[in-house]
Amino acid sequence: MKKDNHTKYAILGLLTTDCRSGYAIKQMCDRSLNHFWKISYGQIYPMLKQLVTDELATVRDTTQDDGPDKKEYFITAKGEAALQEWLQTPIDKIPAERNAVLLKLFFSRHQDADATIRQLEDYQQKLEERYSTYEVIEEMIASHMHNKQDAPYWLFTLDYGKRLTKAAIDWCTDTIDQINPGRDNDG
Amino acid sequence: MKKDNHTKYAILGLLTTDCRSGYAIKQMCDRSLNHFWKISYGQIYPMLKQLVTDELATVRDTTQDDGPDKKEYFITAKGEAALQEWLQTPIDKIPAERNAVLLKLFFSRHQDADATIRQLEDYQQKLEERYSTYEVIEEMIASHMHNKQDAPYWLFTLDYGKRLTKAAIDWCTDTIDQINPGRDNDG
DNA sequence: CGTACCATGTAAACAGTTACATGATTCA
DNA sequence: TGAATCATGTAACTGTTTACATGGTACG
Repeated sequence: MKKDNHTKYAILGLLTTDCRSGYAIKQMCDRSLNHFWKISYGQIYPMLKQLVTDELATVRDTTQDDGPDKKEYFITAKGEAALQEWLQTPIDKIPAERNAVLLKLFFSRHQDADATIRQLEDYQQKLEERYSTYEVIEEMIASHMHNKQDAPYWLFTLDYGKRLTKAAIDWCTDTIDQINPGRDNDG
Repeated sequence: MKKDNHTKYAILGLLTTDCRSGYAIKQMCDRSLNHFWKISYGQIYPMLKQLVTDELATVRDTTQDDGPDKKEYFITAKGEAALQEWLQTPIDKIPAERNAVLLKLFFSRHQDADATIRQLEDYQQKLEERYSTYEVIEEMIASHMHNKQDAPYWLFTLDYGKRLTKAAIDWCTDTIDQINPGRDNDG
């Protein structure tokens, strides 16, 4: 019985882009992977060591003229094979999103309709901010295009994020309406 | 700086339904809360003790004629107040869904289009099963209706699940099309 | 007598975040 | 000199899952 540990493969996969150091991987995560897979330094550095131990990557100390020393990691043939095997493996179960807003809504008979609506409006606003972020990232990927092979797949993941966020925004609108149908929009 | 610990309030909230024992709470979770907040026994029993310690609930040993002994928990006035305060608190950040399918898709230039499509088809099928599950739960809530005050809110959360699942299913269809536009549907 | 269900709990492992510590280089 | 950025790393903590352990009752 093997463990999945998707984060391991996330980091391994990022080594196939231009990211070679833990710092560069973290930056790429924050830019492009963040909306479906967050990774912290507390995972990255120990995992890079682990990848070397498992012979899925090699490491090289590098001195830079224009910056501090760093370690550069390179995926090995064994690493490429492991990545491809992981890619082909179907996921065992679809993830259950943990949503605190839904949890609160579930128990919202214990509070005023107004308070519930405030909660949903706050959620909707945050969703709209998220949607905007996705659009920015989308443009970044489309304009950068440094790696034309990766770009279409990266855009698919963005499209997913945008669609589901849009669906959530619409749900907010409709649910607010249902909780308080006679409510005006102005103060 | 207080901790959120939403699971604490999930359990506290469930005490306001007909659930009084750890076992009953677990059952209710699996039936109605599962699609946005899973809770395991490993959390429930220690947390129920904690609630009593925090004076948010009281406990009573009960012997049943038609079953084994059990402990019954009751929310206190302090518990009700804590629940309502938590309900009113806006969430600090919207949760980032961790999606292994998107993670694999992100790196899918490393495999054949066919393998990627298989992955997406598998995901789509699981999503459709999930959608069906939501419909079953929806009917259960609508037919049971033991608590008419809770029912509308519970149905809102189901509606959310259905809408987002539907959006994901549609995305699968469109993405599969884009990866391999000239592909036939028959073998 | 066995199976299913009701019922309570813990220990260990695992995943992930946060806070901290360190230090180099660049630029204003 | 100080701030921003580049760069690496760990320790402690929190949350959650899984596996295990126990035992009662009901029903066929």
